[in-house]
Amino acid sequence: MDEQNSTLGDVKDYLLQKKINPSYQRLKILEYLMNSQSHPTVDIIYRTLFEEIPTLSKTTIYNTLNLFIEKGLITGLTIEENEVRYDANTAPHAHFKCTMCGKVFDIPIDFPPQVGTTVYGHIVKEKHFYMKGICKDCTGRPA
Amino acid sequence: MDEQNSTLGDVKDYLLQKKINPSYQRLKILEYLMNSQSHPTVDIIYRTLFEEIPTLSKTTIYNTLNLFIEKGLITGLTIEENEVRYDANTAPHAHFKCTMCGKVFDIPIDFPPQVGTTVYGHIVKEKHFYMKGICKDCTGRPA
DNA sequence: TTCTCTGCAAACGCTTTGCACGGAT
DNA sequence: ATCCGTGCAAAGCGTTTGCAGAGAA
Repeated sequence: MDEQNSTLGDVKDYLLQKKINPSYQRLKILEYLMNSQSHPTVDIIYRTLFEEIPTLSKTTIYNTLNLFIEKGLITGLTIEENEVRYDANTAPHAHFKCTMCGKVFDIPIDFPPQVGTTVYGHIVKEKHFYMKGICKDCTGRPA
Repeated sequence: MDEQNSTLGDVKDYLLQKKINPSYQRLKILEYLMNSQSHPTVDIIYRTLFEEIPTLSKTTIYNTLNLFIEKGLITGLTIEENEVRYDANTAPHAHFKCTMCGKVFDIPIDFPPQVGTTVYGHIVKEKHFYMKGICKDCTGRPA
């Protein structure tokens, strides 16, 4: 399970393999995404990396994330209408968002229809499954 | 299958039963939602009803939809990050959005986990499943 | 009169765009 | 010298908020 902690070197190789120029900002953003389980928003990425890169701008984060999505390295999650979250986990899985603490968990379940098949005549290219509720850390906690 | 065409009278009774004052705007908005299969955005609702109610404002539509969501009459769908769509179908079902024509179809499938149960220790309160791809009307059509 | 609904206008917050500076080759 | 990445500032766009006028009871 040590793909959970990629080094900067690993990330650099990965970017090169995907034909993306591995600038410092891109390295740090992808490293953060790959090592965090938190499905961060742009704002969380910004606030975290800003401590280390005080010149970082949100524009660069948007540019970079959109580039990564375009190249298929990450996917954007739309759980709440006004915030996009980003996920570097490429295996099919579902998400669970806790309405109390706001955390988003990966849920390793999958089910038909599979991408590439058809449902009721429609060709499936992407599928997204997410749930909301109270996570196990917040169960029993006062509102 | 004639719940697909509710009359204004039906809609009025429904609002009264839910303890919502049945103003003309509210009646028309709910009637439109209940009779359309298209999961409209605010903009679509606005442009459609504006023809009949030229004084209608988007603010009223937002007010009304948020009231309906609060009272549990409808749900908001977040498929694309920058647009909320609204659905008056309260049975559990999935959605399919065509990336060519933009239409959203109801897909009558459902699967575990059910609302009220737990997954990996988390209590499920809501679940959402949607797919994207090419709908059967657009299959084979040139891009 | 009192309370609620409506709708204009302005504010808001996230994301994108325009553009110029700077670093790398 | 050229190209590409970065990041400031402004624009864009869907949604919410403030508030005043209209309508119902």
